[in-house]
Amino acid sequence: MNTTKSPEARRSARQRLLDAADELFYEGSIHTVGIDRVIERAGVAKASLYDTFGSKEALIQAYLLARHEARKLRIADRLADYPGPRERLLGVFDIMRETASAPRFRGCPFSRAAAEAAPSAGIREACDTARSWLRDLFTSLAREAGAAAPEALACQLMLLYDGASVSAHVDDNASAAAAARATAEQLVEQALAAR
Amino acid sequence: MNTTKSPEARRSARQRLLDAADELFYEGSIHTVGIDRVIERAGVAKASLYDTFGSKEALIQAYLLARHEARKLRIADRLADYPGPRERLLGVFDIMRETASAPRFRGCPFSRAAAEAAPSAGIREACDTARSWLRDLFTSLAREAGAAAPEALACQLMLLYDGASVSAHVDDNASAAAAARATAEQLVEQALAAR
DNA sequence: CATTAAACAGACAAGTCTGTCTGATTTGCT
DNA sequence: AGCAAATCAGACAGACTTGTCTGTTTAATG
Repeated sequence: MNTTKSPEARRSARQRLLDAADELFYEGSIHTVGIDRVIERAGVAKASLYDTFGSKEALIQAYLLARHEARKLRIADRLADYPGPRERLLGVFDIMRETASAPRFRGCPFSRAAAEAAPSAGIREACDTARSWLRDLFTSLAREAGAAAPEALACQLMLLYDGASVSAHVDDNASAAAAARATAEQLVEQALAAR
Repeated sequence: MNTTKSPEARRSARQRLLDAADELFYEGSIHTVGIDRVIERAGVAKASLYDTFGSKEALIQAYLLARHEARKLRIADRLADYPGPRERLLGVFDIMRETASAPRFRGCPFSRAAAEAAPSAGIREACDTARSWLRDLFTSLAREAGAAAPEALACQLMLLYDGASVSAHVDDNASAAAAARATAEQLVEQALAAR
């Protein structure tokens, strides 16, 4: 198993491919980034890619699922610092404000992948998984917070979340995430007052 | 000038190309739809495309600007039926609800084009034009309605508009536009109460 | 040391893409 | 009728795409 060995290139071909795919597919797009650029960035032979993943589509799917897992960890980790469900609902927008202000931000990877032409079933599935997870997170936090209609509040927050992603990316509007957070606060307050 | 002549194919090559581009670029995507498919759909020779537009990019730009003009006309026309600025603000969401429930709906063409990898300057410009127009429409209606902070309200409504476009398209969620309208009503009411 | 698995480099096939060009045909107008 | 502009079909260049395949080299393990 993976004991220490070579000084660099300790990461397996699989991991290097995933890292390269993450950078390139997210910075560019799924369709316009070719296999050749991925393997060049990863420093890996083409045969290794096809031995490991089998197809470009499978690599894309693995890239999306890895993004999803990373986001789950990041959000779970950061939300632990917030005292209660109401604060955690807004905390999601704090996190987005940070990621959206990063120089490499290119919008929501799942929306973008799903919006590209004719995404395959596997890609759609990965995007659905990631989006459902966030929606469910909003819903359960809203329920915990005591909202009268948790699903409805979650739907509103999803609208804000997606809208902020779009504006931050397309308009290069750094303040969109902050506006979304402020609006979320307004809506959460109303939803809890109507309790 | 264009007097009546041939029974069909009365539209010029330019118009047939624009129509074909509209269908194909919107249904698919800008990058994945090739010139050959456009000219085949248009029933036009490749040379005619390059004589008329000069490049694929110029055709894309013309397609986006035509979409923008059509949307301007559609919105201006429909909003005329609403009695006042407050109703017109929400009327924009009524219109979106209709377009988003059409079977061919594929999300906002401008966001999608701008979100594709490395859009050229001309494409970015066309998208900026279309998005600024909508934002300005929201802002001036909000001002007319007497909102305390028209720009802030317009920003909130843009978040809802973009969010609903994403969800209606990516999640195939037909109710997203209705939820956006209801939320917009909430926010407009609050913005006018704070006057 | 020997064996097995993983990763390597890179040619190749078969298809796609944009854009150019030639030369024939159709059309509009006077 | 005759002329000029528009449009036609389609070959071609050159670059790109995904995926396969051959054969070599490296790495871990019994």
